[in-house]
Amino acid sequence: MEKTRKKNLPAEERRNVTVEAVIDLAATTNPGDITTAAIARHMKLTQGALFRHFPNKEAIWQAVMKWVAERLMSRIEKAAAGIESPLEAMQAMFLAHIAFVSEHPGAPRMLFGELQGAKATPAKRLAHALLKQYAERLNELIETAKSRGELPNELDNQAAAMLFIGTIQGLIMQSLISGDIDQMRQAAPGVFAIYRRGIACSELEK
Amino acid sequence: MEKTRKKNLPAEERRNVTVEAVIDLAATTNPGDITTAAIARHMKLTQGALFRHFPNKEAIWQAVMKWVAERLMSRIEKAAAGIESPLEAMQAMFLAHIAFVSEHPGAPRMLFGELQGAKATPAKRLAHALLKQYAERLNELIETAKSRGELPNELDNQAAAMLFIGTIQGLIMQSLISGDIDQMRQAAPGVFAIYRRGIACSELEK
DNA sequence: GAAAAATTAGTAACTAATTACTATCTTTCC
DNA sequence: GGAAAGATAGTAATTAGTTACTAATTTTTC
Repeated sequence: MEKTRKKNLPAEERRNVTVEAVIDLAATTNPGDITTAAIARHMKLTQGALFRHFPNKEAIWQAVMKWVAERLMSRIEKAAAGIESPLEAMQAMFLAHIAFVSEHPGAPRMLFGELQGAKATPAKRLAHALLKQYAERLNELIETAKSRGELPNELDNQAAAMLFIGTIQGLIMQSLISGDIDQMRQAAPGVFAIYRRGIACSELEK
Repeated sequence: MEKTRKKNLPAEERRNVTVEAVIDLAATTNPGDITTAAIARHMKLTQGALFRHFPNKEAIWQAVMKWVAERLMSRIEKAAAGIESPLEAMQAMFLAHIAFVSEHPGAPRMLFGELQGAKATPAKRLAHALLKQYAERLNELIETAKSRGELPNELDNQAAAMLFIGTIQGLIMQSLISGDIDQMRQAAPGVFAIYRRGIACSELEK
């Protein structure tokens, strides 16, 4: 058995550790205020060493966004896989999304923080791509739901997709603000129930 | 008529101009990246002059939050005033909120930006108070709606209020991300219609 | 002419990035 | 099999550029 505790990690693993350190820090710190020194400190490394693995700070953020996009989408796809009813699949995606965020509170903060910036960084492009992919996936589900009669044909696809994502973002915002992550998990089923009624209910009102 | 164009503004007016300058800048810049130099430049003033009117930067942000809270709440109250039906009042509030934000895109960004920070600044306390007041107002409306039979008694008040605010925040987020503010105004009525059906619809599902 | 307001010219602290150097691991080759 | 040689990872110190904030001086306004 090895007594020697590794100090020097291989480059790829060090990059992974870096990304996780940023996600960790983003859980409690405004992304814009995360310094390279803070990242290094959190992973017990000197600040300069970071730049042996990333050409600049932007590259770190790019890697973080890639991490978030991949993990989130695979998590959501896995949750919806094998569910025949589109509405049920949407519910599974909704809850999986919330679960992912509650496990990684830093993830949505990185996303929002990056997307708010004015200038178009590579990291921002990744975030945009993620949202687009998400919206397209939802559109597919809504369409098949209509064809199966689970949703009324009059329903506005775009509004429904937008509200789906918006509802999640709103829930996340509220939990970030209150600082209570569990609140989000508990509220999620009830909130989705209202959303579902909203898009599925065929009652007419003037 | 006065030919002399004032260069030196009285202190109070200068403070107001400062707040508006920050809101202006926040429309296109991440709040965390707004520097005192940028604020001064935007109002054609030297950077040092700002500190003749505010003891520090935090005081500026506090003033901005106060501005946002007062204007937003008065706008919303005005919109709901004189409407007897609570549901209709909620719709008016919803649309007034969206209209306010589309006129001042910097306002929600300041709010979100401030609320995301970990440490409890005075500005953050103001933002929290605003949200709390908002939620209480909604709770009142939902309660009276129930008593008038406009909403089902089984409805979860807290979930409904949370979703109201969350839906708005989600809409705002989407527009900030896409950069298209008008999109939000156009989508708002349709989105509220879904929300309304969601809370009001009495159709049962398993 | 004097109080209020703004300018000019700083400072100390912090940030991303660079550099010269050291330690540790891996491969090579007789 | 073990020393020499090279590659890999990390350190510590330093750089140029920003940032919030301050103090001395000048300008504006009534």
